[in-house]
Amino acid sequence: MSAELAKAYDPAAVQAEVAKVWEDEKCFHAEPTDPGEPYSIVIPPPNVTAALHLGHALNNTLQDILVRRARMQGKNAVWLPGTDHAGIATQTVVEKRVLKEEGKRRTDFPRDEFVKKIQAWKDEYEQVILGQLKAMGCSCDWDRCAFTMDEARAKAVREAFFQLFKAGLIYRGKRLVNWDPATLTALADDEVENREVDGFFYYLKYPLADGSGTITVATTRPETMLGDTAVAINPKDPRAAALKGKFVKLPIVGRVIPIIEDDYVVLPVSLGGDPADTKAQMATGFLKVTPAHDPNDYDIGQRHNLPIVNVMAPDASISDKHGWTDGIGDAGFLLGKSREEARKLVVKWFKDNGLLEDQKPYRHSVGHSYRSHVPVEPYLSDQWYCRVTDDRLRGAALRAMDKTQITGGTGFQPMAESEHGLKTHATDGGLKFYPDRYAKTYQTWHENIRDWCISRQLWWGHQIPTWSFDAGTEQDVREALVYIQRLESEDRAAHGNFGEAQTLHVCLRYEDDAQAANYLESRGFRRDPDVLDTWFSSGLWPLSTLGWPESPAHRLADSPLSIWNPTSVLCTAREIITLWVSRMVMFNEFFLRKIPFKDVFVHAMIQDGEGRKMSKSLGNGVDPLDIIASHGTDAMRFTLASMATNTQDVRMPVEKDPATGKNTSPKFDLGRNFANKLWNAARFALMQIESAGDKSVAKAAPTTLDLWILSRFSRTVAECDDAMANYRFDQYARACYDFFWRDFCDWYIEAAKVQFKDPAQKASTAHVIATVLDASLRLMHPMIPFVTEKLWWRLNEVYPNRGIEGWINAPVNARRPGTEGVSERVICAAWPTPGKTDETAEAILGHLQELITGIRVARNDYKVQPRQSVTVTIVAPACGAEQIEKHREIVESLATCRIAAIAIDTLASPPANAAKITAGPCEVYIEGLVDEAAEKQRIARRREELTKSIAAMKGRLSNAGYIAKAPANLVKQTQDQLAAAEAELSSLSAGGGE
RNA sequence: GGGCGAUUAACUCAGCGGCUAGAGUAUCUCCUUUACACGGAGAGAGUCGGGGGUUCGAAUCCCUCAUCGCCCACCA
Repeated sequence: MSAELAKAYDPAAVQAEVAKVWEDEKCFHAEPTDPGEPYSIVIPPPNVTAALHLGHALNNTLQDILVRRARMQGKNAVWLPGTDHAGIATQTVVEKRVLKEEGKRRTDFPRDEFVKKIQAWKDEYEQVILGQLKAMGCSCDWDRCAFTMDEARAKAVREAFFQLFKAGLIYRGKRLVNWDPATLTALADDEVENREVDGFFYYLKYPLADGSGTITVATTRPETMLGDTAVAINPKDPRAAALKGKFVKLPIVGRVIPIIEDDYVVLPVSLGGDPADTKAQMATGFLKVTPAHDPNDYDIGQRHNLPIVNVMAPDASISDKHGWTDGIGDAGFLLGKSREEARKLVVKWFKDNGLLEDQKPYRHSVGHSYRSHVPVEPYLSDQWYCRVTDDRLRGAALRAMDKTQITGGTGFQPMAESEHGLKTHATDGGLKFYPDRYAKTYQTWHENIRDWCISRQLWWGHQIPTWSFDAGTEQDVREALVYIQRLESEDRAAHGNFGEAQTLHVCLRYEDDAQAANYLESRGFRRDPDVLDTWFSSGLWPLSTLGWPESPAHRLADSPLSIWNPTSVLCTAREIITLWVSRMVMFNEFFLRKIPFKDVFVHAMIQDGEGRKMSKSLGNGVDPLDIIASHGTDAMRFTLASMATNTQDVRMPVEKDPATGKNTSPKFDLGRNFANKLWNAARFALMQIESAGDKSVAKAAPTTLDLWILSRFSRTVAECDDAMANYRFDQYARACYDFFWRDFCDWYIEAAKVQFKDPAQKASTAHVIATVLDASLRLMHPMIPFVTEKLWWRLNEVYPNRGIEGWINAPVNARRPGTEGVSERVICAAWPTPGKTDETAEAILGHLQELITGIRVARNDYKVQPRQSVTVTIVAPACGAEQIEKHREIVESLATCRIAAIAIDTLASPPANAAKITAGPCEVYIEGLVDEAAEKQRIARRREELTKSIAAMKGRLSNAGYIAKAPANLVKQTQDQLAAAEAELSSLSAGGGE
C-alpha cells in the first residue's frame, strides 16, 4: 500500500514506479489471436544516426495517444517499434567518427570490418533511441521490436527484390545520377542540398563548321564543353532558319556537332524572351548541349538522338577513359585535371584564342552533396532502377486513394485483370489523408513520378542480390544459362539482360542459397557490390514488421500480417509523404493487394520561436530527455498534444534553462502545471473519499451539482471522441484541460466542499467525486499516462470495488470485459463512453455561476478583502429564486457572502447603502459598499457596454434584409437580448448611478 | 517557377458564415482561505496583415497585394 501522496507531483518517482509495472505486466504486448477489433500502428522508424529530438517526441506522443486509446476501447491494439539503418546518413557519421578518432578512411578497412564499426554505432544509438521511447512512455510492443537490417527484415527485402525483379519491375539503367565525386556514390535527390554560389556566366564563341562566322553560347560550366555534342537554338529564334542544318566545330576538341532546334532553349530578352527571367537576361539564345553532364541536356540528347560523351572520371577529373572515344583533339593538356582546374584552363584557352566574348558574375544555386559537401556532378552511370512508373506500382498507389480526396481524376483506372494477371484489391481506395490537403501532395507526386534509382555505392545497407556476368568465356555463359534456367524452374532465381551489351544479371532469391552463388561465381559472375536505397527496406516496413514473407503454413492462420495489415493509421511528418508513404503504398499494394494503412495522419512540424526548423547546426533543438527531467514526461506530452493543431507548422520559443544551461521552452509549463493541478485535485478528492468512511451506506439522491458535473463530463467525452476521430489532438487536450480545471476543480470541487460538510451528502458526494475522478483519469490517460495511472491505483486503494453503475446515470463504463486478468492492476481498463447530458442542471449551474461571478467582480471592484464577507440581497425570477435558495450555501461559500434575503421579481425597499449589480437574470444588492468613485466607474463602464451593444442590435434589427432572411430564432434572440439590455440600462439610470 | 500553410491580445495559439472574438503565458490588483503559489479571485489588453468583392450578416467564403515559412521542381 503506497503512502500518502506527495504535496507536489514528482514526475521522476511516479514515472519509474509506473513504468516498472507496465513492463512487468507486459501491458503492451498483443497477439493476433487476442480478442477485439484489430488496431495497429507501425512506428516511423527513427534513424540510428542520432538520438531523438522534439519532432520525434511529438510524433511518438501522438501515436501513443492513439494506440493507448484504442487499447482502452477494447481493441486488439499493437504498436510496432523499430529503427532504420539510414544507409548514407549512418555510414557518413561513422566515417566522420573513424576519421576523427583513428585518422583512417573507410577505404583503409576491408568492407566487413568497416561494416562492423557501423554496426557498433547502430547498436549504441538503437539503445539510446529505444530508451528514449520508453522514457516518453511509448506503449510499444517491445517484443516485436524491429530494425530495417535485421534478419527478418533482410529476408523481406530479399523476397521483395526477387519478386519485383521477376516481374520485370527492376532493371539496370544508364542514367544521369547525382554523383558525389568525393565519396564516389550516387545520391538520391533528397540527399542533395542546394547552396547559393557566386560564379560566372562565360560567353564562348564556337566557329561554324563552314567558316561563315561564330555563334556564342553562355555557360556557367565551361569545362563541360569538351563533351558537347550539339548546340541548340529555339525554333522561334529568328536566326534559326539561317542556321538550319549547319554545324559547329567545337573548339579545342575539334568535334563537328550539329545545330539543332529545341524549344527548351530560352530566348534572350532582345528576341522576345521574358524580361523578368534571369535566364533570358543572360542568355544568348544558343545552348551548348552536353548530354553526359547535365540532366536537361541529357533529355535534349534523347530527343535528338545525340551521342553522349562522358569526359570525366568518377572523381570528376577530366578523362578520356570513360566514354570519350571520338578523339580528344587538342584537349590533352586537360586530361587528369580536376573540374575546377579544367574550368580555369578552358576559359584561359578561349581567352588566348580570342573566343571568350564575355564573362559576367552570376549567383546561382548549385547542388552539393549532403555527405561530402562538394558540388554534385550529374554523372552517367549504371544503376539499378525500380520501374515505379509501371501501373502495378504507380497506378496502384493512385487507385489506393480515397475517392473523396482525388482531385480531377488520376487518369489511372483500375487495371484489367488480364493485363498483368493480377487484380487490385476488391475495395479500391480508402487511403485517407488527415488533413486532407496532403492527398494532393501525394497525388501530384505520383502523377509526375520517375523511375526510382535504388542502388547506392555504399557498404551500409542491404547488398543487392544480383550477380552479373563479369569476366568469363562464352562457354561459361552458355553453361550458366542452362543452370540459371534450372534455378528459375525451381523459383530460386530470375535473370535479365541489361544495357547496350545486354549483360546477363541474375537475381538469387534466397540468402542461404550458397550453392547457386558459388556456381555463378565459378563461372565468372560477380555479385553487385552496391546496396539498396534505405527507402527500399523502409518501404516494406508495414509488411516486414508483421512477418512478411510468411511461410505457406502460416498464411491461413491468424498471423500478425493477416490481422494487423492494413494498419490503422500512419502518423508522420509531411516531408516524407513522397519518399516513404508512397513506397509503402506501392509495395503493400504489389505484394498483398492491400493498402498498408487506412489513414495517413500528417502532423505539424515544430519550429523554434523564429519559425526556423530545429536543427543541431542552429543549436535551437530541444532534447526531449531534458524536458522530461525538468518538467516530467506527462507535461511534455500534454504540451505537445495541445500544440498538434491542424496547421503545417507550430512554433515553440526556445530559451536557455538558467539552472541547467540547456534548451527548454516556457510552453512546457502548461503541461507541468496541468499535471500538478491534476495531482492535487486528486489528492484532495482522495482525502475526502477516505474521510467519507463507509461507502456501502445508502446514498442520497444526486444533487443538481452532481448531475451537472456528470453532464459536463459526458459532453467532454463526446468532444474528445470527436477530436480523436479527426486526429485533432489539440482539441482533445483542450477539452480535457477545460473540463478538468475549469468545471471540475474551479466549480465542482469548490462547491462540493459545501456538500461534504453535510453528513447526509457526504457519502454520495464522495461517490460522485470518485466517479468523475476515475473517468477523468481514464479519459486523459492516453495523453498523460504516468500521473493518471498512479492516481488511479491510489483511487482503487482508497475506494476499491466502487460500483459506478446504479443509483446515478453514470456516464462511464467501469471496466472492459475480458481484461480482468493481465491488466487488472492498470488503467488500460476502459475508455469512457459519453452518457446522458442534463440540460436542466447545466442551465441552473450556469445561472449560479453568473450570480457568483457577478458578486466576485463587484467585490473586486470595490476592493473588498478576499476573506471579508459581504451581505447581499438577491432579487431573482421565481424559478431562479428557488434554485438560489436551494444552493444558498454554495453561493455563500464561493462568492464569500452572506445572503440576507432572496426576493422574487422585485424588492419593496432596497437595503440602504448598497451597491446594485446585475448578474445574469438576478439583481444583487451588496451592502456596505460605499466607494462612490468605484461605483460610478463601474456603472459608467457597464453603461457604455450596454449602449454599444444596444446600438449594434438595433442596427441589425432595423435592417430589413436581416428580418427577412436570417433564421427566425436568431432574430428572436436578438430581440430578447435587446429588450434585456435596454431594461438593464434603464435600471442603471434609475438606480441612481449619477 | 509550381504547390501548401501562416498572418487574430505583448508571446504561443484556438475559433473557420450568426452570442459583446476566446485560451494559456506574460502584465496589473488583491489573497500564503488546511488540494494545489506549478495556486485562487479579478482586471487591462485585439479596426482578426492591407485592399476589394459575395452576403441580411465576414476573423470565417471569393479575388488581390504584402510579409514570413515549408515542400517540390529547376538552375545555360
